[in-house]
Amino acid sequence: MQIRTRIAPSPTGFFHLGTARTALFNWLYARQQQGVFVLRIEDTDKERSKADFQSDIQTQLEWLKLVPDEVYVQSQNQKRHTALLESLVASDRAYISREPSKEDPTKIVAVVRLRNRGGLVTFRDLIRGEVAVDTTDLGDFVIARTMDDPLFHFAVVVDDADEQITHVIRGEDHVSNTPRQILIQEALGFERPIYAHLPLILAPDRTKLSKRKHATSVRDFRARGYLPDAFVNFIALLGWNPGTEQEIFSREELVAAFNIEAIQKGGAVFNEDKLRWFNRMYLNALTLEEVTTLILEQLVDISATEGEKQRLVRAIRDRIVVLDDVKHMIAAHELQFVTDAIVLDPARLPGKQSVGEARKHLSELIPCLEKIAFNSPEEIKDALWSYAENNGRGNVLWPMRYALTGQEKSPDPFTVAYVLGKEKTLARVRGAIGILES
RNA sequence: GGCCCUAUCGUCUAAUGGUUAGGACAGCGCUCUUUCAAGGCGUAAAUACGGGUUCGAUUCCCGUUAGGGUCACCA
Repeated sequence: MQIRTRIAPSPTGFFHLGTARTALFNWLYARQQQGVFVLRIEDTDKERSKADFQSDIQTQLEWLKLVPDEVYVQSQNQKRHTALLESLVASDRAYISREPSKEDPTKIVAVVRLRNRGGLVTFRDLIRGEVAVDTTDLGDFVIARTMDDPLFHFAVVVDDADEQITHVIRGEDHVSNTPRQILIQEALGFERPIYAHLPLILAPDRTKLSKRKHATSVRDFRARGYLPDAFVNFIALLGWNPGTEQEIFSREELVAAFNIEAIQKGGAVFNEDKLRWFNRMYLNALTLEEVTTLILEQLVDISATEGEKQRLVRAIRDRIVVLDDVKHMIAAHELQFVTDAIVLDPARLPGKQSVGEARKHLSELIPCLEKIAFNSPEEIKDALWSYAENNGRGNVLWPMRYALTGQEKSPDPFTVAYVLGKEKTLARVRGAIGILES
Protein backbone atom coordinates (compact mmCIF):
# COMPACT_ATOMS: atom_id res chain seq x y z
CA MET A 1 0.00 0.00 0.00
CA GLN A 2 1.23 3.46 -0.84
CA ILE A 3 1.83 5.65 2.16
CA ARG A 4 0.34 9.13 2.27
CA THR A 5 1.40 11.88 4.66
CA ARG A 6 0.04 15.35 5.12
CA ILE A 7 0.43 18.69 6.76
CA ALA A 8 -2.67 20.58 7.73
CA PRO A 9 -1.84 24.18 8.56
CA SER A 10 -4.53 26.75 9.17
CA PRO A 11 -4.10 30.01 7.26
CA THR A 12 -4.28 32.17 10.35
CA GLY A 13 -0.73 33.45 10.30
CA PHE A 14 2.41 33.36 8.22
CA PHE A 15 3.87 29.93 7.58
CA HIS A 16 5.50 28.95 10.82
CA LEU A 17 8.90 27.49 11.57
CA GLY A 18 7.31 24.58 13.41
CA THR A 19 5.01 23.85 10.50
CA ALA A 20 8.02 23.94 8.21
CA ARG A 21 9.71 21.22 10.21
CA THR A 22 6.54 19.15 10.35
CA ALA A 23 6.29 19.60 6.60
CA LEU A 24 9.89 18.52 6.14
CA PHE A 25 9.46 15.33 8.15
CA ASN A 26 6.24 14.48 6.34
CA TRP A 27 7.89 15.20 3.02
CA LEU A 28 10.98 13.16 3.89
CA TYR A 29 8.92 10.21 4.98
CA ALA A 30 6.75 10.34 1.89
CA ARG A 31 9.74 10.63 -0.45
CA GLN A 32 11.57 7.86 1.31
CA GLN A 33 8.61 5.49 1.15
CA GLN A 34 7.70 6.47 -2.42
CA GLY A 35 4.53 7.92 -0.98
CA VAL A 36 2.46 11.04 -1.46
CA PHE A 37 2.80 14.28 0.45
CA VAL A 38 -0.47 16.15 0.86
CA LEU A 39 -1.15 19.73 1.87
CA ARG A 40 -4.54 20.48 3.36
CA ILE A 41 -5.42 24.05 4.19
CA GLU A 42 -7.59 24.01 7.29
CA ASP A 43 -9.62 27.12 6.81
CA THR A 44 -12.69 26.26 8.82
CA ASP A 45 -12.12 29.17 11.17
CA LYS A 46 -13.64 31.76 8.90
CA GLU A 47 -12.90 34.62 11.24
CA ARG A 48 -9.16 34.17 11.32
CA SER A 49 -8.37 32.58 7.99
CA LYS A 50 -6.92 34.92 5.38
CA ALA A 51 -6.05 34.48 1.74
CA ASP A 52 -2.65 36.10 2.25
CA PHE A 53 -1.70 33.51 4.81
CA GLN A 54 -2.92 30.73 2.59
CA SER A 55 -0.72 31.84 -0.27
CA ASP A 56 2.18 32.28 2.11
CA ILE A 57 1.96 28.60 3.02
CA GLN A 58 2.41 27.58 -0.59
CA THR A 59 5.00 30.23 -1.33
CA GLN A 60 7.23 29.16 1.52
CA LEU A 61 6.79 25.45 0.82
CA GLU A 62 7.99 26.11 -2.69
CA TRP A 63 10.90 28.14 -1.42
CA LEU A 64 11.89 25.24 0.83
CA LYS A 65 11.39 22.82 -2.06
CA LEU A 66 8.85 20.84 -0.08
CA VAL A 67 6.19 21.01 -2.73
CA PRO A 68 3.05 19.00 -1.96
CA ASP A 69 1.87 16.37 -4.43
CA GLU A 70 -1.77 17.13 -3.74
CA VAL A 71 -3.49 20.16 -2.23
CA TYR A 72 -6.90 20.26 -0.55
CA VAL A 73 -8.87 23.04 1.05
CA GLN A 74 -10.92 21.97 4.01
CA SER A 75 -13.78 24.37 3.53
CA GLN A 76 -14.56 22.68 0.24
CA ASN A 77 -15.41 19.47 2.05
CA GLN A 78 -18.30 21.01 3.91
CA LYS A 79 -21.05 18.94 2.30
CA ARG A 80 -19.21 15.77 3.13
CA HIS A 81 -18.78 16.87 6.72
CA THR A 82 -22.46 17.62 7.06
CA ALA A 83 -23.45 14.31 5.52
CA LEU A 84 -21.29 12.38 7.97
CA LEU A 85 -22.52 14.46 10.87
CA GLU A 86 -26.06 13.56 9.83
CA SER A 87 -25.27 9.89 9.61
CA LEU A 88 -23.74 9.95 13.08
CA VAL A 89 -26.83 11.60 14.47
CA ALA A 90 -29.08 9.20 12.58
CA SER A 91 -27.30 6.22 14.08
CA ASP A 92 -27.31 7.92 17.48
CA ARG A 93 -23.56 7.90 17.76
CA ALA A 94 -23.85 11.64 18.10
CA TYR A 95 -26.72 13.88 19.04
CA ILE A 96 -27.85 17.43 18.75
CA SER A 97 -27.74 19.19 22.05
CA ARG A 98 -29.72 22.36 22.69
CA GLU A 99 -27.92 24.37 25.27
CA PRO A 100 -26.82 27.89 26.10
CA SER A 101 -24.05 29.17 23.85
CA LYS A 102 -20.63 29.33 25.46
CA GLU A 103 -19.99 32.73 23.97
CA ASP A 104 -23.41 34.14 24.59
CA PRO A 105 -25.17 32.22 27.38
CA THR A 106 -28.43 34.01 26.74
CA LYS A 107 -28.62 32.34 23.37
CA ILE A 108 -29.68 28.72 22.93
CA VAL A 109 -27.71 26.86 20.27
CA ALA A 110 -27.85 23.35 18.85
CA VAL A 111 -24.36 21.86 18.99
CA VAL A 112 -23.50 18.32 17.98
CA ARG A 113 -22.00 16.09 20.65
CA LEU A 114 -20.42 12.71 20.23
CA ARG A 115 -21.65 9.91 22.47
CA ASN A 116 -18.54 8.96 24.38
CA ARG A 117 -18.73 5.86 26.55
CA GLY A 118 -15.34 6.85 28.00
CA GLY A 119 -12.58 4.50 29.00
CA LEU A 120 -8.96 4.07 28.05
CA VAL A 121 -7.87 4.76 24.50
CA THR A 122 -4.47 3.42 23.54
CA PHE A 123 -2.57 4.09 20.37
CA ARG A 124 0.89 3.36 19.11
CA ASP A 125 3.06 6.31 18.24
CA LEU A 126 6.04 5.78 15.96
CA ILE A 127 8.13 8.08 18.10
CA ARG A 128 6.74 7.59 21.57
CA GLY A 129 5.59 4.00 21.58
CA GLU A 130 2.36 3.08 23.32
CA VAL A 131 0.32 6.03 24.61
CA ALA A 132 -2.73 5.51 26.80
CA VAL A 133 -5.24 8.19 27.72
CA ASP A 134 -8.45 7.98 29.72
CA THR A 135 -11.19 9.64 27.70
CA THR A 136 -13.84 9.52 30.40
CA ASP A 137 -13.23 13.14 31.42
CA LEU A 138 -13.90 14.28 27.87
CA GLY A 139 -17.55 13.43 28.26
CA ASP A 140 -19.77 13.85 25.23
CA PHE A 141 -17.59 16.44 23.61
CA VAL A 142 -18.76 18.83 20.92
CA ILE A 143 -17.83 17.90 17.36
CA ALA A 144 -19.73 20.61 15.50
CA ARG A 145 -21.14 24.03 16.22
CA THR A 146 -24.04 23.24 13.95
CA MET A 147 -24.76 20.50 11.44
CA ASP A 148 -22.88 22.38 8.78
CA ASP A 149 -20.14 23.85 10.89
CA PRO A 150 -17.88 21.04 12.09
CA LEU A 151 -15.11 21.58 14.59
CA PHE A 152 -11.44 20.90 14.04
CA HIS A 153 -11.35 17.36 15.42
CA PHE A 154 -14.21 16.17 13.31
CA ALA A 155 -13.00 17.81 10.12
CA VAL A 156 -9.50 16.42 10.61
CA VAL A 157 -10.73 12.88 11.03
CA VAL A 158 -13.01 13.01 8.02
CA ASP A 159 -10.49 14.68 5.74
CA ASP A 160 -7.64 12.42 6.75
CA ALA A 161 -9.83 9.44 5.95
CA ASP A 162 -11.10 10.86 2.67
CA GLU A 163 -7.61 11.83 1.58
CA GLN A 164 -6.49 8.33 2.55
CA ILE A 165 -3.81 9.59 4.86
CA THR A 166 -1.89 6.61 6.22
CA HIS A 167 0.55 8.45 8.48
CA VAL A 168 -0.34 11.40 10.65
CA ILE A 169 2.97 13.04 11.47
CA ARG A 170 2.37 16.21 13.45
CA GLY A 171 3.47 18.24 16.45
CA GLU A 172 3.48 16.97 19.99
CA ASP A 173 0.77 19.45 20.88
CA HIS A 174 -1.64 17.01 19.24
CA VAL A 175 -0.82 14.03 21.43
CA SER A 176 -3.63 14.83 23.81
CA ASN A 177 -5.98 15.45 20.91
CA THR A 178 -5.39 12.06 19.41
CA PRO A 179 -7.70 10.03 21.68
CA ARG A 180 -10.72 12.14 20.86
CA GLN A 181 -9.95 11.95 17.17
CA ILE A 182 -9.75 8.19 17.53
CA LEU A 183 -13.15 8.22 19.19
CA ILE A 184 -14.58 10.10 16.23
CA GLN A 185 -12.89 7.70 13.81
CA GLU A 186 -14.40 4.75 15.58
CA ALA A 187 -17.85 6.28 15.55
CA LEU A 188 -17.48 6.84 11.82
CA GLY A 189 -16.09 3.37 11.26
CA PHE A 190 -12.88 4.71 9.76
CA GLU A 191 -9.54 3.02 9.80
CA ARG A 192 -6.98 4.41 12.17
CA PRO A 193 -3.88 5.99 10.62
CA ILE A 194 -0.42 5.50 12.06
CA TYR A 195 0.57 8.33 14.36
CA ALA A 196 3.91 10.02 14.95
CA HIS A 197 4.14 13.05 17.22
CA LEU A 198 7.12 15.32 16.76
CA PRO A 199 8.72 17.13 19.69
CA LEU A 200 8.23 20.88 19.71
CA ILE A 201 10.76 23.53 18.77
CA LEU A 202 11.52 25.68 21.79
CA ALA A 203 12.82 29.20 22.37
CA PRO A 204 16.23 29.60 24.06
CA ASP A 205 14.50 29.81 27.46
CA ARG A 206 12.88 26.43 26.74
CA THR A 207 9.41 27.85 26.47
CA LYS A 208 7.25 27.72 23.43
CA LEU A 209 8.44 29.86 20.55
CA SER A 210 6.40 33.03 20.64
CA LYS A 211 5.66 35.30 17.74
CA ARG A 212 6.18 38.33 19.91
CA LYS A 213 9.69 37.56 21.06
CA HIS A 214 11.16 35.51 18.23
CA ALA A 215 11.24 35.23 14.49
CA THR A 216 8.90 32.34 13.85
CA SER A 217 7.69 32.76 10.33
CA VAL A 218 9.62 31.21 7.51
CA ARG A 219 9.31 34.37 5.46
CA ASP A 220 11.34 36.23 8.10
CA PHE A 221 14.23 33.84 7.74
CA ARG A 222 13.96 34.11 4.02
CA ALA A 223 13.99 37.89 4.21
CA ARG A 224 17.07 37.79 6.39
CA GLY A 225 18.91 36.00 3.64
CA TYR A 226 19.00 32.41 4.73
CA LEU A 227 19.36 29.85 1.99
CA PRO A 228 16.49 27.35 1.79
CA ASP A 229 18.76 24.31 1.73
CA ALA A 230 20.63 25.50 4.79
CA PHE A 231 17.36 26.13 6.58
CA VAL A 232 16.06 22.68 5.70
CA ASN A 233 19.30 21.00 6.73
CA PHE A 234 19.19 22.78 10.06
CA ILE A 235 15.58 21.98 10.93
CA ALA A 236 16.06 18.37 9.87
CA LEU A 237 18.60 18.05 12.65
CA LEU A 238 16.32 19.63 15.20
CA GLY A 239 14.97 16.52 16.86
CA TRP A 240 16.40 14.02 14.45
CA ASN A 241 19.91 12.77 13.78
CA PRO A 242 21.33 10.12 11.50
CA GLY A 243 23.25 8.31 14.22
CA THR A 244 26.48 9.26 12.49
CA GLU A 245 28.54 12.40 12.75
CA GLN A 246 27.43 13.73 9.42
CA GLU A 247 25.69 17.10 9.62
CA ILE A 248 25.65 18.46 6.12
CA PHE A 249 23.08 16.64 4.03
CA SER A 250 21.89 17.10 0.50
CA ARG A 251 18.19 16.58 -0.04
CA GLU A 252 18.83 13.10 -1.41
CA GLU A 253 21.04 12.18 1.51
CA LEU A 254 18.38 13.37 3.91
CA VAL A 255 15.74 11.25 2.25
CA ALA A 256 18.01 8.23 2.35
CA ALA A 257 19.20 8.68 5.93
CA PHE A 258 15.93 9.76 7.50
CA ASN A 259 14.52 7.39 10.08
CA ILE A 260 11.27 8.44 11.65
CA GLU A 261 11.73 6.18 14.64
CA ALA A 262 15.02 7.85 15.51
CA ILE A 263 13.26 11.14 16.19
CA GLN A 264 13.91 12.61 19.60
CA LYS A 265 11.16 12.67 22.22
CA GLY A 266 12.08 15.89 23.98
CA GLY A 267 11.69 19.40 22.62
CA ALA A 268 14.65 21.05 20.90
CA VAL A 269 15.79 24.62 21.41
CA PHE A 270 16.09 26.64 18.25
CA ASN A 271 19.67 27.83 18.08
CA GLU A 272 20.16 30.52 15.48
CA ASP A 273 23.94 30.42 15.77
CA LYS A 274 23.89 26.92 14.43
CA LEU A 275 21.51 27.91 11.67
CA ARG A 276 23.97 30.65 10.73
CA TRP A 277 26.76 28.12 10.60
CA PHE A 278 24.74 25.94 8.25
CA ASN A 279 24.05 28.96 6.10
CA ARG A 280 27.73 29.78 5.93
CA MET A 281 28.49 26.21 4.84
CA TYR A 282 25.89 26.39 2.10
CA LEU A 283 27.04 29.83 1.02
CA ASN A 284 30.57 28.46 0.66
CA ALA A 285 29.31 25.64 -1.48
CA LEU A 286 27.75 27.96 -4.05
CA THR A 287 29.56 28.75 -7.29
CA LEU A 288 30.95 32.25 -7.73
CA GLU A 289 28.24 32.89 -10.27
CA GLU A 290 25.46 31.87 -7.89
CA VAL A 291 26.78 33.85 -4.97
CA THR A 292 27.36 36.87 -7.19
CA THR A 293 23.73 36.91 -8.23
CA LEU A 294 22.61 36.77 -4.62
CA ILE A 295 25.00 39.42 -3.36
CA LEU A 296 24.25 41.77 -6.24
CA GLU A 297 20.62 41.79 -5.12
CA GLN A 298 21.78 43.17 -1.79
CA LEU A 299 23.87 45.85 -3.46
CA VAL A 300 21.11 47.61 -5.37
CA ASP A 301 21.17 50.65 -3.13
CA ILE A 302 24.82 51.52 -3.27
CA SER A 303 26.23 53.85 -5.86
CA ALA A 304 28.92 52.05 -7.74
CA THR A 305 29.33 50.92 -11.31
CA GLU A 306 28.18 47.45 -12.33
CA GLY A 307 31.80 46.43 -12.72
CA GLU A 308 32.67 47.63 -9.26
CA LYS A 309 29.70 45.81 -7.80
CA GLN A 310 30.66 42.62 -9.60
CA ARG A 311 34.16 42.83 -8.23
CA LEU A 312 32.91 43.80 -4.81
CA VAL A 313 31.45 40.33 -4.48
CA ARG A 314 35.01 39.09 -4.07
CA ALA A 315 35.42 41.31 -1.04
CA ILE A 316 32.11 40.34 0.49
CA ARG A 317 31.68 36.67 -0.19
CA ASP A 318 33.89 35.36 2.61
CA ARG A 319 32.78 37.93 5.13
CA ILE A 320 29.10 37.19 5.40
CA VAL A 321 27.09 34.47 7.05
CA VAL A 322 23.65 35.38 5.77
CA LEU A 323 22.89 37.57 2.78
CA ASP A 324 21.40 40.22 5.00
CA ASP A 325 24.86 40.80 6.46
CA VAL A 326 25.65 42.73 3.28
CA LYS A 327 23.11 45.34 4.33
CA HIS A 328 24.75 45.54 7.72
CA MET A 329 28.14 46.02 6.10
CA ILE A 330 26.70 48.85 4.08
CA ALA A 331 25.13 50.40 7.15
CA ALA A 332 28.45 50.14 8.99
CA HIS A 333 30.15 51.92 6.04
CA GLU A 334 32.38 48.92 5.48
CA LEU A 335 31.85 49.12 1.77
CA GLN A 336 32.05 52.85 1.36
CA PHE A 337 35.57 52.65 -0.02
CA VAL A 338 34.04 51.75 -3.38
CA THR A 339 31.76 54.73 -3.48
CA ASP A 340 32.49 57.77 -1.42
CA ALA A 341 35.52 59.93 -1.53
CA ILE A 342 37.54 58.52 1.30
CA VAL A 343 39.01 60.53 4.10
CA LEU A 344 42.57 59.75 5.14
CA ASP A 345 43.98 60.54 8.54
CA PRO A 346 47.63 61.52 7.81
CA ALA A 347 48.68 60.23 11.20
CA ARG A 348 47.30 56.77 10.54
CA LEU A 349 48.56 56.39 7.01
CA PRO A 350 52.19 55.39 7.68
CA GLY A 351 51.31 52.70 10.21
CA LYS A 352 54.21 51.91 12.51
CA GLN A 353 56.93 53.42 10.37
CA SER A 354 58.11 56.89 9.51
CA VAL A 355 56.33 59.12 7.03
CA GLY A 356 59.32 59.01 4.72
CA GLU A 357 59.38 55.21 4.62
CA ALA A 358 55.68 54.99 3.99
CA ARG A 359 55.92 57.50 1.17
CA LYS A 360 58.79 55.60 -0.38
CA HIS A 361 56.91 52.28 -0.29
CA LEU A 362 53.79 53.79 -1.76
CA SER A 363 55.84 55.35 -4.56
CA GLU A 364 57.53 52.04 -5.32
CA LEU A 365 54.15 50.38 -5.72
CA ILE A 366 53.10 52.63 -8.54
CA PRO A 367 55.29 51.20 -11.30
CA CYS A 368 54.37 47.67 -10.21
CA LEU A 369 50.67 48.52 -10.42
CA GLU A 370 51.03 50.30 -13.73
CA LYS A 371 52.40 47.18 -15.38
CA ILE A 372 49.41 44.94 -14.70
CA ALA A 373 45.85 44.68 -15.92
CA PHE A 374 44.00 44.24 -12.60
CA ASN A 375 42.32 41.05 -13.73
CA SER A 376 42.23 39.47 -10.31
CA PRO A 377 43.34 40.06 -6.72
CA GLU A 378 45.90 37.30 -7.24
CA GLU A 379 47.48 39.12 -10.14
CA ILE A 380 47.83 42.24 -8.02
CA LYS A 381 49.25 40.29 -5.15
CA ASP A 382 51.83 38.65 -7.43
CA ALA A 383 52.90 42.03 -8.71
CA LEU A 384 53.50 43.44 -5.24
CA TRP A 385 54.36 40.49 -3.06
CA SER A 386 58.10 40.31 -3.49
CA TYR A 387 58.48 44.02 -2.83
CA ALA A 388 56.32 43.68 0.29
CA GLU A 389 58.26 40.63 1.47
CA ASN A 390 61.58 42.40 1.05
CA ASN A 391 60.53 45.59 2.81
CA GLY A 392 58.33 44.24 5.55
CA ARG A 393 54.84 43.23 4.57
CA GLY A 394 53.17 45.46 7.10
CA ASN A 395 55.23 48.46 6.22
CA VAL A 396 54.13 48.21 2.62
CA LEU A 397 50.68 46.72 2.92
CA TRP A 398 49.28 48.81 5.75
CA PRO A 399 49.81 52.17 4.00
CA MET A 400 48.51 50.69 0.78
CA ARG A 401 45.38 49.26 2.36
CA TYR A 402 44.75 52.40 4.33
CA ALA A 403 45.38 54.61 1.30
CA LEU A 404 42.78 52.66 -0.63
CA THR A 405 40.10 52.42 2.02
CA GLY A 406 40.68 55.01 4.70
CA GLN A 407 39.45 52.35 7.11
CA GLU A 408 40.97 50.61 10.07
CA LYS A 409 39.24 47.39 9.03
CA SER A 410 38.72 46.20 5.51
CA PRO A 411 39.30 43.31 3.16
CA ASP A 412 42.91 42.67 2.18
CA PRO A 413 44.65 45.33 0.03
CA PHE A 414 44.80 43.21 -3.12
CA THR A 415 41.10 42.54 -3.13
CA VAL A 416 40.38 46.19 -2.45
CA ALA A 417 42.62 47.25 -5.35
CA TYR A 418 40.89 44.75 -7.59
CA VAL A 419 37.46 46.09 -6.62
CA LEU A 420 38.51 49.70 -7.25
CA GLY A 421 40.15 48.97 -10.56
CA LYS A 422 43.44 50.24 -11.88
CA GLU A 423 42.56 53.85 -12.35
CA LYS A 424 41.05 54.49 -8.92
CA THR A 425 43.73 52.45 -7.20
CA LEU A 426 46.52 54.47 -8.74
CA ALA A 427 44.72 57.71 -8.04
CA ARG A 428 44.27 56.83 -4.39
CA VAL A 429 47.86 55.74 -3.96
CA ARG A 430 49.05 58.99 -5.56
CA GLY A 431 46.65 60.94 -3.40
CA ALA A 432 48.10 59.33 -0.29
CA ILE A 433 51.62 60.13 -1.40
CA GLY A 434 50.53 63.72 -1.80
CA ILE A 435 49.18 63.79 1.74
CA LEU A 436 52.47 62.43 3.07
CA GLU A 437 54.42 65.06 1.21
CA SER A 438 52.51 67.98 2.57
C1' G B 1 -4.82 21.62 39.31
C1' G B 2 -6.16 16.59 36.34
C1' C B 3 -4.18 13.78 32.39
C1' C B 4 -0.09 12.89 28.83
C1' C B 5 5.03 13.48 27.56
C1' U B 6 10.24 14.62 28.38
C1' A B 7 15.19 14.96 31.12
C1' U B 8 23.58 13.65 28.57
C1' C B 9 28.28 19.74 27.93
C1' G B 10 25.23 26.74 27.41
C1' U B 11 22.62 24.59 22.65
C1' C B 12 21.66 20.35 18.94
C1' U B 13 22.96 15.47 19.99
C1' A B 14 26.02 10.14 20.09
C1' A B 15 26.79 6.19 23.31
C1' U B 16 20.76 1.64 25.90
C1' G B 17 24.50 -2.59 31.36
C1' G B 18 31.27 -2.37 31.22
C1' U B 19 33.61 4.08 26.66
C1' U B 20 39.29 8.32 28.82
C1' A B 21 30.87 9.63 28.10
C1' G B 22 32.03 10.93 21.28
C1' G B 23 30.70 14.89 17.55
C1' A B 24 28.74 19.77 16.01
C1' C B 25 27.42 25.10 17.13
C1' A B 26 28.60 28.83 20.49
C1' G B 27 32.89 30.10 24.13
C1' C B 28 38.09 30.37 25.13
C1' G B 29 43.35 29.89 23.40
C1' C B 30 46.97 29.47 19.58
C1' U B 31 48.05 29.98 14.43
C1' C B 32 47.60 32.34 9.59
C1' U B 33 46.87 37.60 8.04
C1' U B 34 51.08 43.80 10.43
C1' U B 35 43.67 45.46 9.70
C1' C B 36 38.78 42.95 10.24
C1' A B 37 36.74 38.49 8.92
C1' A B 38 37.18 33.63 6.97
C1' G B 39 40.49 29.35 7.46
C1' G B 40 43.70 25.74 10.34
C1' C B 41 44.95 23.67 15.17
C1' G B 42 43.85 23.10 20.21
C1' U B 43 41.03 23.64 24.90
C1' A B 44 37.25 23.83 28.57
C1' A B 45 32.39 22.09 29.26
C1' A B 46 27.36 17.15 30.61
C1' U B 47 24.76 12.00 32.42
C1' A B 48 18.88 16.91 37.23
C1' C B 49 18.31 14.71 42.37
C1' G B 50 17.22 10.41 45.67
C1' G B 51 16.36 5.40 46.11
C1' G B 52 16.52 0.56 44.19
C1' U B 53 17.93 -3.94 40.54
C1' U B 54 22.94 -5.58 39.25
C1' C B 55 29.59 -7.71 40.11
C1' G B 56 28.77 -3.07 37.35
C1' A B 57 24.42 1.77 35.72
C1' U B 58 23.94 7.62 31.22
C1' U B 59 21.45 3.07 29.93
C1' C B 60 16.44 -0.91 33.62
C1' C B 61 12.54 0.15 37.84
C1' C B 62 10.34 3.60 41.54
C1' G B 63 10.03 8.41 43.62
C1' U B 64 11.31 13.71 43.67
C1' U B 65 12.33 17.99 41.00
C1' A B 66 12.23 20.76 36.62
C1' G B 67 10.34 21.68 31.78
C1' G B 68 6.77 21.04 27.93
C1' G B 69 1.92 19.66 25.95
C1' U B 70 -3.30 19.38 26.69
C1' C B 71 -7.75 19.91 29.19
C1' A B 72 -12.80 25.11 23.79
C1' C B 73 -19.06 25.90 20.73
C1' C B 74 -9.73 27.69 18.11
C1' A B 75 -6.93 25.04 14.78
